[in-house]
Amino acid sequence: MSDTALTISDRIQQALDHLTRAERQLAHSILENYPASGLGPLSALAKDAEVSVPTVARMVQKLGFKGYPEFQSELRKELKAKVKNPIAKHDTWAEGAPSEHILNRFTDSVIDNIKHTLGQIEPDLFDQACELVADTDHHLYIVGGRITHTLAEYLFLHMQAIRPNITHIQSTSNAWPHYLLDVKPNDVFVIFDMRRYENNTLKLAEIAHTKGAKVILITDQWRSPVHQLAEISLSNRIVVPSAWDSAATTLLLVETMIAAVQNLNWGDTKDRMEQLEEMFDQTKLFRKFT
Amino acid sequence: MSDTALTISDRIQQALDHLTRAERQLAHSILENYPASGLGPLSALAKDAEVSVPTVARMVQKLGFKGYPEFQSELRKELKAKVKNPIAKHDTWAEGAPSEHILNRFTDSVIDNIKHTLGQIEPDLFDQACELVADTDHHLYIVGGRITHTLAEYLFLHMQAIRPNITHIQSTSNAWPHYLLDVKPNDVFVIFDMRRYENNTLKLAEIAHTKGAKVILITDQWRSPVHQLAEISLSNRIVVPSAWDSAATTLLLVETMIAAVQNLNWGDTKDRMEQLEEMFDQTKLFRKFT
DNA sequence: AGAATTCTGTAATAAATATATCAAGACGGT
DNA sequence: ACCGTCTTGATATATTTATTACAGAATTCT
Repeated sequence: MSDTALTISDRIQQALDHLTRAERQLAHSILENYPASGLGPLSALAKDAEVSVPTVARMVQKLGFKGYPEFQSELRKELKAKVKNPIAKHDTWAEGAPSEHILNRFTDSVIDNIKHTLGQIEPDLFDQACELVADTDHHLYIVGGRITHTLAEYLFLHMQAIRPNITHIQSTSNAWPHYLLDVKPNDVFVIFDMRRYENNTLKLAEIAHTKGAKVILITDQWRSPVHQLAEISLSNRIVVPSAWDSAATTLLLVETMIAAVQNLNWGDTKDRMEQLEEMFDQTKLFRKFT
Repeated sequence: MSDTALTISDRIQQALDHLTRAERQLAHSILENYPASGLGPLSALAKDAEVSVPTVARMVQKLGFKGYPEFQSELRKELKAKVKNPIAKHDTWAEGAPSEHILNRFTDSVIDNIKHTLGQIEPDLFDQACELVADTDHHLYIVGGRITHTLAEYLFLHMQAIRPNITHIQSTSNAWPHYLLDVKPNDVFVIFDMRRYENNTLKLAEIAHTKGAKVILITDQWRSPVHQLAEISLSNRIVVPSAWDSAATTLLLVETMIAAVQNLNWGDTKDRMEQLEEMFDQTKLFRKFT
């Protein structure tokens, strides 16, 4: 490991640029469950990566091996060496970095946050929240603050593709009262409020609540004051070894909600997405994904 | 995993008593560096253990496998499963919800993404990227696309508190060329480009590159075309059981970068943050955090 | 839009790997 | 010490697995 310095995984990644489409596809498949898949027969690997047999043979040679058997043999050597190291890298995330490296410490914390957050969430409440968000009979308002507006925007962008009748309000903008003019009873508010809870957000929530809207609050473990008038509160652990709080767990939750809502509305969503797809094609904003 | 519960290593050890002398010798050789040696060709294993080829074949059958290939295949399965669970099979994340619940399935994927992403990142490159971002001698541009501008904004908001000389450019805006007028050599660009790679982003990157700026690319596992002119590319796994991709892993990386940059610049940052603090107090935007 | 180059998969060929057969050797029992 | 049974390895065969050659498809460049 130290003598060669370069693991096969490294070599594959370095070569990634000089590989062709099919070869890259194969490379990713190998890295997908490394090193197990590379230790099977060539044909199995080819099938798994959905490329042809010769493609595998060619790439392996491109990487500098004489043939597939030599490649496998090196892989086994690597595996042997890895198992030999007693406490080896298994408890670090970024291999090649010491466990005190910020990458490992930060990731540890986030995983821990995810564990705690998910462990304390009531699945029923989450499902209810998703149903409220999915309900197209009522308008959906998404509200974020100074930092959290990025999360709000993220949710908004996806919801836009899934359902009509949505508005993104940034509570720090002083234009927000205008948005609240048309709020009707049973309209739904998804409100993000993390510590350094914002007065504007609280006021906004109060008005919405007064008008009979239902509030879903996404907050931190200490809970924004908004939670007192929220239908459903989802709290997230956000502490990390940093001067700042982490939104990673919250984003995970938001994304899960997006997936769940999409499933609930699939019938309607499908059409919307196809239309969107078409419009994107016309604007040529994106490259064709190969 | 759940059906047999017994690893091959276990099976060998249990059988140890019922094996003959040569077979036992072979068994120990297999266990010696398990599982690597069992994954090579039968003949190599035989030679390594100093027994004959048929002895290997016979023992493998005695262990209940149909033949050597089946034995190997099981070994690989085991290896695959082993590397998959770095985090102790926390069987479900959201307790009280079945493992098929979207909360659990989605979280599983994200954890997996984190593991892969971190595993493939080169800590040195990450550190270099952080240093570039921390360098206040040059202007820092942060660029996001249709969806990724939310991540870009998140990074921008934090960097704003840490250092001066930064600009957030949204590549979907058609005003972006104006921002590039003043780019100087060695200015730094952090560019987010995830699949459905955007043509605007690529063009922007090209211009920046031409002007001698250094590009740090944050992309997905298939890598945006921008990576060809990027100084440093950080790729993230983004696949989840959803019609959409996940940005959770990417956010984790961004947050880690924020923490790292903050550490690098702590001397200067401290003052900035105190000033910011004061200004927030004056505007009364936030409630006092108790 | 057409030519040249590169990429990719099918099919044939070559190599290797695994299994089966059999005879020699080791061991234990009488 | 001899016979029978069990163990072991050498050899031959069968099977799988890798490599090579080639042609069609895709891509790039002019």
